[in-house]
Amino acid sequence: MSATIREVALAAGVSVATVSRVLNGKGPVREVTSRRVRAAADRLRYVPHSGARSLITRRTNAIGVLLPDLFGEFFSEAIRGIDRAARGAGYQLLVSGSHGDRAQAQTALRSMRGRVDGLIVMSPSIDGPTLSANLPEGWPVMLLNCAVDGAAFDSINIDNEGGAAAMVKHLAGLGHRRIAHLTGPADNWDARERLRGYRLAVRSAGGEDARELEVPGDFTEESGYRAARVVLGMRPPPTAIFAANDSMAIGLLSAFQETGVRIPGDIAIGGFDDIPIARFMTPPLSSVAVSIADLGARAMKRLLAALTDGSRHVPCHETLPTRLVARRSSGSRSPKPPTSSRHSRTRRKDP
Amino acid sequence: MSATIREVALAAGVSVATVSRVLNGKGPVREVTSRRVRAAADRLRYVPHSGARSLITRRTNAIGVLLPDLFGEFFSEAIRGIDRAARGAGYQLLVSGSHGDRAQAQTALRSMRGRVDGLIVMSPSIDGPTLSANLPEGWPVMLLNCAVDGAAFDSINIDNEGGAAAMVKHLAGLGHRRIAHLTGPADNWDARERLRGYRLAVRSAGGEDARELEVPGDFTEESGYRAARVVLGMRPPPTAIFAANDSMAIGLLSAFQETGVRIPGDIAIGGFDDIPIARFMTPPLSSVAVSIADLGARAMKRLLAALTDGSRHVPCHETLPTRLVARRSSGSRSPKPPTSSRHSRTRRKDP
DNA sequence: TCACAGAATGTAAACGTTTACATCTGTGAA
DNA sequence: TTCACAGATGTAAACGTTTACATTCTGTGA
Repeated sequence: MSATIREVALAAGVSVATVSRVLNGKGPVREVTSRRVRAAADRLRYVPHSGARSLITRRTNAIGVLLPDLFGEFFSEAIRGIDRAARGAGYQLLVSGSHGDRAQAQTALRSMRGRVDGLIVMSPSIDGPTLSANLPEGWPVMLLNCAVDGAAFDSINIDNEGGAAAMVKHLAGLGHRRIAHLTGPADNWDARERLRGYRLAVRSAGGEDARELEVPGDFTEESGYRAARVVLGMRPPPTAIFAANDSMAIGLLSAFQETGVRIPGDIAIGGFDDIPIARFMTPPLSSVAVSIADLGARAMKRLLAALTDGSRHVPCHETLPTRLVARRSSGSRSPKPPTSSRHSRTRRKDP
Repeated sequence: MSATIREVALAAGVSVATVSRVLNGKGPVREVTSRRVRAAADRLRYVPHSGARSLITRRTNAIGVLLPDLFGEFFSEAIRGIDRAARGAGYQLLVSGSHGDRAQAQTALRSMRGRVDGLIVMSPSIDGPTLSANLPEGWPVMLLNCAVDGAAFDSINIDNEGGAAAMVKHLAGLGHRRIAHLTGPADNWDARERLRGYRLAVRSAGGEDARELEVPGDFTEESGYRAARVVLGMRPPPTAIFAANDSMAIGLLSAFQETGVRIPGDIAIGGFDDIPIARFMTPPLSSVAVSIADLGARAMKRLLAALTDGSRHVPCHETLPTRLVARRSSGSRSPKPPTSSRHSRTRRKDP
């Protein structure tokens, strides 16, 4: 197929060792020889075979990324952050998504052996035991927003609970006492944490604390749209509702506007994630901002650090703070601010 | 680090060849031996080193994916489709994003040597010569929505031009003669094609054909928001506007609603992409639907086919059709239909 | 009992690198 | 001249697989 180091050596009239030395910049070699080798390599379009190299150096310069599902803004943002950090350090990304069940995750995990130096795992469906059972020895692993209570693994999580609590507190601060919550899927870790934060904050803020105020959703716009009817059927209806993510909040908004319910006059709305369009809703959507890309980048950086640390590395757990963004949907009188530089950078090339 | 085939052979009391045969299921081997080997492999948690394997088999079972930038729904959807198809065929994905310039793309391209069997390229910044200059010999390559006029490469494109024309025709059919266009970035291929489609359709539908009706945008919500002022400043203002993507259309919508301009009463709006929230806007946004995930899946499937074809493969170019989705923002009286099964599947786990 | 066929298994060479070690230069000091 | 030394280069052994080929079994019909 493609040129090997031997052919380059032949073409340059030197030994393979010399070619290797020149191309890797290690070991003494005369200027003139170096030039000859480089010329030959260029001419033959030589690129070292990374498989062969990793075989002997025991490094692949690649990181495996295990995702639950490659859906939506959330994961693309996470990968973006990871990729950015990886590229900076000269690492490649082996991405694997769609792990519905444990078996699939297992397969994916195994096929990474000998291909990657470390792993970033974002799969809520995989548990600690399965993970360590399929990891060849002490691989560096970083858990991202996982439910795994790994004392054994490093982890980074979003402060879901704190963010949810902040939103509820914000609503309570605006005078609301009857605050409903539109939950995410029951088997989702983020969703559960946000629910916990909601309950805690409602209690501590002296709001109404009843299970019937918790409406089940599944993170889709559609489920938000459908939930609107349930919410309006409550007697008396809540004066505010906190949706576990922005997509559902948008569904709510859509349904309410159709029905003639005024936001925030009749019902105040708060979401979670602060996706780019949140500020362009009518009215602009209050939300809880999390920097997913930073989350990914941070994970990659810590993984690389652990990689160089080698054996001497103690697992550490980190929680990334969130930021409350109050806009009009919750009743805040914030000016509409389409002047963030973030989005013009962020979504530039996306049709 | 991790167990090798030799250790497994030792533990099972057989030769490495037998272990290999058992694990790959080729060659005759007695049932009892097979069981012994499998047991040993399990016990030692043996997983073959893919680098070593690919060295000799000359296959990696991995596909490289080159992306311009890992932003937004578009690329995450594309990867999703690619990943789905890849997983089905037992292939891994080596993803590499953020290729601002040619040098970066080049680096990424080179580091894929020996790691992947084929390539899916979605980078508009890379040109044909650069591509083939950095590809070791005749690698199977699939171009996705690229500007490269590769007679040499396979390609799949969205029918941007046709979709744009369909939207303009739709607007013209509703009686509009003065239809503005909010363009995407000038250096973006999709954007240019959509512009072309707009011009063609305006002309053939007998609409007003003036350059001043073309407002520059950059695919962000923000640019749409800002463009609203420009549009309203036109004398006379257009009665309809076609935005080159949904994000900008949403920005327009947002700004218009703030100003009290009624949609579609005063101005009709159409977008492109049909992103999930489009139908949840108020009013629901008319758009041009493209199945990005299918695009990705199709690309992967064709790449795999080319892979097995071997040398005997003639490059082929494909254009994926789009589908006009008329909703209220353009003046169509379509019922609000939040009953698509697509989204409940699609965005399930995304917080 | 003997060849023999076929199945089961072992042996060793390859794949393309890196790198410890050996070798070969030339240079300056003794 | 001889020696030590350092710089430049070559040699060959690894790395962990797969697989062509060789070898060893096992049973079978003559």
